[in-house]
Amino acid sequence: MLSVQRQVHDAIAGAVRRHYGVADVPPFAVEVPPNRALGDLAVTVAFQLARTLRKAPRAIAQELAGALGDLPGISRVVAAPNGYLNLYLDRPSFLLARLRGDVAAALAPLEKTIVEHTAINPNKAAHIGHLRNAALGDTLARVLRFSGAPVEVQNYIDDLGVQVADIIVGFRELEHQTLDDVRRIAETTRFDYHCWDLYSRVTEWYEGDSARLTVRAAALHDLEHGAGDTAAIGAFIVDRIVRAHLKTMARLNIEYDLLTYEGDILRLQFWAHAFEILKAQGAVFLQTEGRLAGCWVMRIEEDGGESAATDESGDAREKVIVRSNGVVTYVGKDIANQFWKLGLLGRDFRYRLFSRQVDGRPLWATTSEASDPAAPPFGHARRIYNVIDSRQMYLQALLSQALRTLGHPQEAENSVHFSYEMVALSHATARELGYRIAPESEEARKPFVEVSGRRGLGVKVDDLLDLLIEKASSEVGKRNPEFPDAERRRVAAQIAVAAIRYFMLKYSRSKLIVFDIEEALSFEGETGPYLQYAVVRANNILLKLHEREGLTEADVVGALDAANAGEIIGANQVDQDDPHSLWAVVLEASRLEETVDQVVRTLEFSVLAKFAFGLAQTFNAFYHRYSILNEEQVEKKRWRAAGVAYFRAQLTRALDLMGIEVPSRM
RNA sequence: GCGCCCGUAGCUCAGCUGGAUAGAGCGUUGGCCUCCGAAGCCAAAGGCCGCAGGUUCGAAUCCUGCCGGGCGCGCCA
Repeated sequence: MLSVQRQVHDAIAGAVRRHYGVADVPPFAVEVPPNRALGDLAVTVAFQLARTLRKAPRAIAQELAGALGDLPGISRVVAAPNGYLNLYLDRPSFLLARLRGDVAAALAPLEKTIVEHTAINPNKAAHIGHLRNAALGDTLARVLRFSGAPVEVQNYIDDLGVQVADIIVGFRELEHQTLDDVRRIAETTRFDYHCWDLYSRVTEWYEGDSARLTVRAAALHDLEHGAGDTAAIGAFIVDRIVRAHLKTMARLNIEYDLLTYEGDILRLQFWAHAFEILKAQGAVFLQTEGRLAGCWVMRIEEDGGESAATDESGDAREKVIVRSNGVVTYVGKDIANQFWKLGLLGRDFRYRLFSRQVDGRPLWATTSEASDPAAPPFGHARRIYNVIDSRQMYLQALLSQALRTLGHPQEAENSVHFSYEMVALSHATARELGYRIAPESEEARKPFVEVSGRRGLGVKVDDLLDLLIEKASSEVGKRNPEFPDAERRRVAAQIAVAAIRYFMLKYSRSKLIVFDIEEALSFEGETGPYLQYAVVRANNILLKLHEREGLTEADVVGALDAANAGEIIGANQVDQDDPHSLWAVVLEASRLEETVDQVVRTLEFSVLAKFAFGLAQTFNAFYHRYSILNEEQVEKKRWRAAGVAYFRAQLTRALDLMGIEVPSRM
């Protein structure tokens, strides 16, 4: 069964063709009116036709209202004086169809989709900047799965990068420690936190004498060549930190399918292979003159691909892919990775089982050793999303450009840079973290303080979660003194996750988030816990209905009688268009599916967040006006209970898309 | 200099492919727990939607220019 909107649209388009003999009906919207008094759906077709028909919208609307006849699922059509067509749904059958599962969402074609997110440098603990990335990426994967796509979630691990080299330098040069020492530290400390502090000390150490950067270069070289202690220490650190990141993310209900290691891209000659392809197609060339002489470079095109971009001096801009010393840059390695994801490289990784995640889902990792024969197929995606902040726009554009140059325009089109703005700190929060800013400095005049892993300035994800859990735990304890400790902790953790994940999703992705602890710690108003609370209330009602009267949800639905549907129609109310009525809750709840469609189309999760919040608000208002358990008239009570059941189901699904669980009680 | 993003209520933000009186949270003020849980509900106050043009029957929304702020433009990643 198609959505009501679709049916209405097609029926009206048909009526326009018949009544006016218009072959091409102009596009028109079936939208939601601004308030209940204007019906359940509104159609703008009369405005679109006004010009071609040379008639007032009002007259057209009136003629159409008369010509439409019976529409499926619609009980009444009204032509508004201003030209809108306002439609009233057949409310009882609308709710019944949904409760009985007769309305199936139209699924998108099954395109294998890869979402890459998180990709934190494995040399320190995760901070809130990383959290925004992971929360967006995980929600993207959930939303795509909801709409029917098979999704593979990848987490890219830059195990051979400068940041890893830096932390190795920290252990060796600053702490004079060996691999065994590092192992011991990992066993006896909070290792990711230890590295967090050490990393900022290394940064200071470099700043103390720029000659020390040669130490970094040497470490990086050894790391890339798998040489000696450096490589061994690096591998150990990376493994420990990656596991710490995974543990942190698991607390937030974020899981992955595959860890892609940069080291394997090198060892398995992915880059060498991609390089051959790039050279053969002329996508890269050896620069022989100027400051980039000796480098293999890629010309940077304007977004249309027509004219070449130029720099300040008017020269064509070129991006170095292979340095004059023969070492490939990050961009080169990433091009190879993207080719592989799309099945264009002609090579594959080998795979090992890395761990089992909380719900038993296996986590695989790439390897250069023998492959586990049990590994499922990875890669070969039709569509890929790279969740990376907007600062990397240029590099992402280069990847698309490379695909186009190599004759893969479709793949370029299907490679999406899921871009979002960064997370910064409010001055108050930076101060709370012990960061001092000189009063008259340039930094003090800025509206925010930039997070910097390099300087050790940022809110660690685990610290934030711990704070939230502590606060939630005390709130839960106040309201539920009978809870055993374990239950209180479990619920507090669910509330903390809801608070932080909702906070990360409620802003549109083009908005820079100025993170403020005080604000993030709130459980009231537009927050995750508010949403959970609404569902918990609905759960309690249905639970009590079962306890007191032995009625299950199926019993309630089964006993609904359309002949006695006055409650949902609104016939019993003084104001039939009460914006806080049962019907308002049901209609709003039914908009989840179209909201998800919109989210997939726009990749904007604030839409989903606002929808869920608005739905919870509508329910709360209804809840305060109408009693359910204490309603004496049995038909009213049944319809209300049925509406509550539908609301609960829909908001629970919406929360699940945001990675938020519903506590038993809170 | 070039590119991208932001500018809507005191603060933080929604406003979908243009459409009906511009919305929410926080904060402020005032109400509501013998009744399904007050992490809640109701009400009030608060807005030349940065500015100026343009397109349109209709612009917070689309186009152009300007102003203010942020980010990016490396043989770093």
